[in-house]
Amino acid sequence: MSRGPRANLRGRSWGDDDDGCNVLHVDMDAFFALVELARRPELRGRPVIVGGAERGVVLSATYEARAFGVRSAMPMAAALRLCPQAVVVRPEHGLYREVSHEAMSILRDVTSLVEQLSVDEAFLDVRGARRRLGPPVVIAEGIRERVARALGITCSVGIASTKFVAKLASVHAKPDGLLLVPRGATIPFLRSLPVGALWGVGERTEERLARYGITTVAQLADTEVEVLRGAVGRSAGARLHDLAWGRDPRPVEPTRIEKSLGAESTFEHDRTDLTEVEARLLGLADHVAARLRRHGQVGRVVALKVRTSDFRTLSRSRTLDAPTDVGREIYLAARELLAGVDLRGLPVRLVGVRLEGLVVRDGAAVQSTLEEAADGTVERRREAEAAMDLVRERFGSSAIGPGASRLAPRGEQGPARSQRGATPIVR
DNA sequence: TCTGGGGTCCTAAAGCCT
DNA sequence: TCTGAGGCTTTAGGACCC
Repeated sequence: MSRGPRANLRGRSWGDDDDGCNVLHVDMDAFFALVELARRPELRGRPVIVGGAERGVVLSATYEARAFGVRSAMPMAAALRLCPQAVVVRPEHGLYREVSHEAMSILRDVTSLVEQLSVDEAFLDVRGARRRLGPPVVIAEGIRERVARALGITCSVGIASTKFVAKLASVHAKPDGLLLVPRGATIPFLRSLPVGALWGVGERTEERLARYGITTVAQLADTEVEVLRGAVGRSAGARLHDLAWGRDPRPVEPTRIEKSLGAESTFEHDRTDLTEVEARLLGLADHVAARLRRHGQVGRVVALKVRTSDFRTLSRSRTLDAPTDVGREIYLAARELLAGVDLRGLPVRLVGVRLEGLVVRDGAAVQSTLEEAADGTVERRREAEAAMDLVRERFGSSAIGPGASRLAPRGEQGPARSQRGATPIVR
């Protein structure tokens, strides 16, 4: 039983027996918006929206803006209709990364078992920290105080026996609160929620379940698994049923291996000229490759994403003969994929490229053919790009740009690279 | 209303291999 | 040699999360 501070509990209390409740979910409140307020205190108390330019969406909004119905991921134009007096701030991702890094260091002072989920949230397994720091509620309050003092922003913490319930608890604690869901209260807590609260139930799945008369977690829990499987698919059906009964055996995993890495970009105005799309693709491929090299990873599957003006999203992918971290190889594969896409004559709104099937570069077979190994083209190219990384690191990202489109205009790089039976790409 | 960018996971179809 | 079954991989797309 915890005797920790309870001043910030919001809404209903589910009890204070913390036996077996070793998982904390820490979630920064309105993260980007509050980081902006921390450095611009004159904005405090005003509705503030952090978001992109013309075609942007709301990335984050202060609670003053949320009171007008502004929500994240909402188109900026719609948000401003709801709250025309809002102060709009352009996002500064570098700053958010820095603040995030500091917040995560605070969490890692508590325990090494920290699983970062995104820039503004993390799970902690505090089993081993209890003797040193006290019961979970005391640990959570300590975290909240330290984050507020050091960073000038608030966070909310959920405490439970599983990751999923801890996460739901932090949602219920928001803003600037703390909620413990004792192990014994897990089922009643879950049963009090709408089905959309379950991890993995978005708009579509919610609609589908509603057709079966399922709108609450309680109803879902009381439905046969086979019925759920029929409604939302084999895997999702079983998973949702487990979650509804509080079954979530996933441990807190401090080291998660990334499975893909990509970049995408929306044009300010839709593009009909494919050479402009290719130029953007080149920059993205270069960016992705630089990030891969920084992470010491290589990827084997190049995936292209194209969104046309009607908001239809098309994807194409190709498995390379060997994994790569060379921007030029990624670009050439993506460009070929783009050439094979039927755009139905529509202009392009967005283009993106992603590398999948990532492995650590050391030890990966990055040379694909004897020819390539012999003539060293790819390796030379890689060295050149790595040298560009150093220039950028030293003089900034704008110091040097990708040059592949100039080096090899369309159709000048020889035959298309087949999926198997590699044709080395030579410039 | 008019929809970003970074990811993960799942499903289904088709091809390949044994 | 032909055929079919079943498993694995690749590819495309959808849904979801923050």
